[in-house]
Amino acid sequence: MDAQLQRRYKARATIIKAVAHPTRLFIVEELKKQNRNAGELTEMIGADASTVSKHLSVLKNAGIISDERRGTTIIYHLQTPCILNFIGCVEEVLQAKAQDQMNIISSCKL
Amino acid sequence: MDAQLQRRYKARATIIKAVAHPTRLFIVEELKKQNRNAGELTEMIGADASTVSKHLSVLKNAGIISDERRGTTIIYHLQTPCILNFIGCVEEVLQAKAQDQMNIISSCKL
DNA sequence: ACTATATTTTGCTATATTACCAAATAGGAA
DNA sequence: TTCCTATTTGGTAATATAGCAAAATATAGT
Repeated sequence: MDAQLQRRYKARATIIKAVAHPTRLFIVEELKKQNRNAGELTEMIGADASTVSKHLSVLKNAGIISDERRGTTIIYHLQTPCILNFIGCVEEVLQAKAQDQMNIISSCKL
Repeated sequence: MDAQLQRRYKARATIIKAVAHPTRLFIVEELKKQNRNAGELTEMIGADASTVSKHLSVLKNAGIISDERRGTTIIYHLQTPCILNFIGCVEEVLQAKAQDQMNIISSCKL
């Protein structure tokens, strides 16, 4: 694997890593429904405001969301809705894992 | 956000995290093309065999790939090809970021 | 300028991830 | 059994991430 290709994979991984966290996943899904300001998101999530702010900055740096100051609050937008396209697949994986567990349990009757 | 929903987000994040690494991204893409054993992947990646093995186990635990012992080697399969559906979107994000950089540079002539 | 509100930044600590090396395990061949 | 090869496991050090609290910044209103 040459250096250039390696950088490409690293860049991709950085974007994916940005959504690979429960809170950030929630934020992205919520912003798909409607724009929200930092305070609203903080309240929904129920974590410290500084923590939520940091998650927002991770998503912003990745280019997934954008912010717009509106007076005293800052409104966040989902910049790239397609980033949620694979949630369906993620659910498939979870489903298959659950099925596997079921099969293991039901096939090994003690 | 109630506890059940939180667990759901955490489960999803775990799956996504499994592909949020350059090496693991490479593995998944390579396995989409064809099945490979651990040795082949290790050589392509150029890291320590134990390192690659650990990456493979992360993907396996997530349910994204599966393994099959074949004599002395272990062949890996991509279990859930749809997991790569969002690469197109990731590339869009990268493209948009690059464009932003260009715009900043060309609009601020010194 | 002073106060109040919204948000981010900084400092700190705890936890998690990653990579390499060495040692253990599994299977096939001599 | 012994040897050889393929792969995984365990240990460890370096680095990255997450979350809270305190301090800093920005804006609007008085």
